[in-house]
Amino acid sequence: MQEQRGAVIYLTFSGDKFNNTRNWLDDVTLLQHLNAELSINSGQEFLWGQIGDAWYGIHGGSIIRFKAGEPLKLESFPQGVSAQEVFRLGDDIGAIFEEISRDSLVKGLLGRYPGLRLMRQDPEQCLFSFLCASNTNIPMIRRMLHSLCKRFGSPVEIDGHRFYTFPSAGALDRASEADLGASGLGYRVKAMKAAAREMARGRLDLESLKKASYDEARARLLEVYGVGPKIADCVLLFSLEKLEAFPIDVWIARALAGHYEWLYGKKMSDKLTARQYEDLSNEIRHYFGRHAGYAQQYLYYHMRQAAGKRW
DNA sequence: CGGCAGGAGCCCA
DNA sequence: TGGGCTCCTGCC
Repeated sequence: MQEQRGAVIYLTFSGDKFNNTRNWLDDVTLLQHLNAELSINSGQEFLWGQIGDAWYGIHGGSIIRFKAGEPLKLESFPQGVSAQEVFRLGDDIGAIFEEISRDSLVKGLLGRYPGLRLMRQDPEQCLFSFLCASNTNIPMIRRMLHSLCKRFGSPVEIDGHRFYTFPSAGALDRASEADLGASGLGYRVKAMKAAAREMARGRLDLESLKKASYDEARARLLEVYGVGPKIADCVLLFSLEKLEAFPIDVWIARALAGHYEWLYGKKMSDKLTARQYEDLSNEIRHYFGRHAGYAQQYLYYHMRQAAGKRW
């Protein structure tokens, strides 16, 4: 079960406000505000934000709310999404941390960012989100996704605020390429349409991939136009219960180059070839074990913090 | 002010 | 293996 110390629970949140690129909260503000020990990893969850004393997230067809001082209480509109599900309260975090404490670096990061956690995302939303994430940055990804929600999602009124659910695959499939492009997707429109079409027509059933092995589920995702190894690993880790997945983006590549050169090889650059990605991925998953994805989150978060990134 | 690099990558020639 | 793709931000 999730660790608790009195009223304190350790969770992960993306670190910014809804529709507001200014006044980003830092970790300290979050700690005070939620009365919980939190760390931000805005690179896994793009659509969480704070208004007043509550945090709101877009989770597929629901808007979810988490209020300060009520760490275990998560409400969803419409109902159906639980704290247990979203915050991964079923993970044996102590055992997982023990497993991934393979070296002093990761062991140190576990103590340094004690609130950092994986969250469980809606699979379709997760895939669409990371299809928007290629060759861009987090504020831009958020802008695209919020725009898609507003154009193709359904409005939900909560606490006097209007939110929009994440669009269904059907809604995105029915949208014209021009309409999708108006959300700032650029060349990504083609991949979004391709994925939406496969899901809407029942040829790609992400839910069923939860029961498949990591290799099987990954192979299926890679068949989708626009999905490469990095996006596949993100979807597997964040939404399909494959905690051994270890997405390697430029930040993780830098972390591996700087701290695991014996794995990484001195000749590699930030940009990995397909072959290098597969080799590295296999080795690092073997190294950290079946919950390697947790180690990945700590390394990613740390690299971003060290670079002074706030989102 | 303009120009350029870079950002949770991937496809294609 | 290299080039291109959209578009915005930060920096010089």
